[in-house]
Amino acid sequence: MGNAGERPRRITIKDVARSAGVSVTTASVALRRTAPVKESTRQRVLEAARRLHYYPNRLAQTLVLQRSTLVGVLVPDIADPYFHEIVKGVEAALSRHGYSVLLCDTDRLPERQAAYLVSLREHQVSAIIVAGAEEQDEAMLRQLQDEGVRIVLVGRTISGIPHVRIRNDQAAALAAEHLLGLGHRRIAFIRGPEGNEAAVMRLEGFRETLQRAGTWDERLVFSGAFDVLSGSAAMGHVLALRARLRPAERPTAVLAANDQMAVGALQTALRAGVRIPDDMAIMGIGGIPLTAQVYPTLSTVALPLRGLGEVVGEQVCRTGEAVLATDLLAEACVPTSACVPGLIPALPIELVPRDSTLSSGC
Amino acid sequence: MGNAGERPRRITIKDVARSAGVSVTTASVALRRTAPVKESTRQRVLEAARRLHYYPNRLAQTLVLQRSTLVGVLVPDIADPYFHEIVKGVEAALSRHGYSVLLCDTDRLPERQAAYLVSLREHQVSAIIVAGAEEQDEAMLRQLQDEGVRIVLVGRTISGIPHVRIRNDQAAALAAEHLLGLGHRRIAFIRGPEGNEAAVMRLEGFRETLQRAGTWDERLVFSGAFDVLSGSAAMGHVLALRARLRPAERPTAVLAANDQMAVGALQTALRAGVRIPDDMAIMGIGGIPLTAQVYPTLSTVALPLRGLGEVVGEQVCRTGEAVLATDLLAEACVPTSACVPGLIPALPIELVPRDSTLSSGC
DNA sequence: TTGAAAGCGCTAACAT
DNA sequence: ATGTTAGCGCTTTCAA
Repeated sequence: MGNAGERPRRITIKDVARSAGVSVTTASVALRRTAPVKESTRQRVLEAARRLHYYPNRLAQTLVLQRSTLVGVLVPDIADPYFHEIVKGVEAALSRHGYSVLLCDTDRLPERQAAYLVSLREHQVSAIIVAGAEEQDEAMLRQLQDEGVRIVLVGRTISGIPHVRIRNDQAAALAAEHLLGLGHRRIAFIRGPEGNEAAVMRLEGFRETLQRAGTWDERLVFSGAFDVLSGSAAMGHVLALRARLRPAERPTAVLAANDQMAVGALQTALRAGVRIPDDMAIMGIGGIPLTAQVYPTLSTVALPLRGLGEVVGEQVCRTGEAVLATDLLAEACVPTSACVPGLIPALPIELVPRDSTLSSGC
Repeated sequence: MGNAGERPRRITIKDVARSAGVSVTTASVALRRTAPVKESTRQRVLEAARRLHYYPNRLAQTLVLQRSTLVGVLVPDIADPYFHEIVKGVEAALSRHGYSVLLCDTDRLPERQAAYLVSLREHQVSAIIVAGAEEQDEAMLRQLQDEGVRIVLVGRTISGIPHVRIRNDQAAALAAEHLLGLGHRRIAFIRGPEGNEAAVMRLEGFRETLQRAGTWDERLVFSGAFDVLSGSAAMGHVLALRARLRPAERPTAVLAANDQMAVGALQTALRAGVRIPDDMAIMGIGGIPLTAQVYPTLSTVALPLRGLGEVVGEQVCRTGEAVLATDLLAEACVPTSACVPGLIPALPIELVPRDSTLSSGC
């Protein structure tokens, strides 16, 4: 212990070559199987490498090969289940192909995002995966793209930049149908932030479904910010409205645009003495573990977040050296795969019924 | 749109030099302020760089400078609040110093951990931060260290490898004291996994505190695995035991070794019709948001996880080029800082009283 | 104050 | 089948 400072010199391919009694070229070729080498020499090289604990310097490789195995992943907040599921998917896919993730958690700070974008360029990442956020960074991203950096957007679109996303409208529709099927007619909706694409799409899906069922009432839409607290607050408003309305007009169910808000809503309801699901049903969208950890457990719509991440990761690897798949991906959606048949697999959006919608409605 | 394939050549320092009418050396020096340059030339270079959207190639820099700005962070599961808080802290600290995080989520798979360790070496990371996990990887980590890779353990110790950790025993003691102060005498404990250091330390802290209070009863310790489900199961056993015990011997409170298990315990209790906190108090350790999102909210002990991450991140940056701080850090603990006064700041472990222990005991 | 040259570790023509 | 040479983009002696 305490061999401070003496830091052993890194073993290079030169050492391996010398030790095996061959030239550096032969060593390189033997290691990478990039051209035929006499089997006996190959073994000598391999053995030398093993003996010396040699491992190639990827930086040097990247430099000369002009292709990197680093991929930048930009997220607003890795602590958010929505994003870490995506990141896990991306990472799983990338690591299968020998790529690595340069994690950039912006903490929703525009200045950190800008700094990270620069840093990623400098690190010569082979692509940048940008997840979520409604920052005003369009110009920056487009410029990066023009400069030759491959950008892929997840769950968000900017015209001209490749993206992959989930059919959020479908998810909301599925939730709405579930509640309608249970007999609910007056359904309140807690929406997500104004500028957020997913939030807008989910509201759309909900609205269309209710309109088709002839039970749409704009007054039952409450604003929220995708976090637990805003869900609590919104439920406060729902309850207040309910008290003012005639019994026949009172909402019997609440659909939150994401699980976090549903949890907040649940908490407020319980605190107010409302029995769930007997007095009121609550549903979320997302399918994060949290929905199974509260009591009563929350029904939700499971989104294939990890799958989404994997699809993106695979894409990024596949198009690694080939022509940029910009055009291919440009209008790609998960799970419709309408634009790129066979390329983007249809990912399942599933209903997860649980305690909070157990009653048969009212 | 669709400028597929034409991928613009990256701008190099050569381009900048040519455009500014100077040599590459001068350009480099002007950009990095590493030696005196005539101010007017410097401006010419800077302007050229700006005009060409030049950004230095960090890989090349790392190669020649022999020091990397990449740090590997190895976690069992980034979706676990415990780990993503640490990661966020690490990243915040690193990014302040211009370092970046190479994220390695092993998904608790030993083979992925091994693969990542190799990959990190190849990427010439300036250090590897290993968070958690009780895998049998000691040999591998020690070997890496011998080969000159700086390793720092978080929340875990291997003799001879630098580490930083939280005083988990204190955290558990604090929780126990809170419950004792509320009047509870019969306190059940749901412990973490056998091999886990934090789990062992928390049990220790709990045991010592109860022994000092003269209320220790080994039969009230139940096993768990740090996840919600095992917390649920353990609470099942607690309730079963309670039914068998004489009223005076029945536990009136349950302390779980982490928040996730406390949430599981809460759910089982509620499901069984036990009123919390009236019939029974429940506490967790960790201070993760989840404890505030359930109903009733759970009292817990907030651990300075993010702070811990930041401390580690700072350490890694500071000792970047200097002598390895192996000896310094070797016995460092957060928050005692007993071994390295002034080096490791004392991080606060705080009690967070909430609904689940609101009653004055029994 | 500036530039020419060497080299970080590696790979890929191009000989041999 | 193997070795020689050049060069990826950058920094840094060392001269001028």
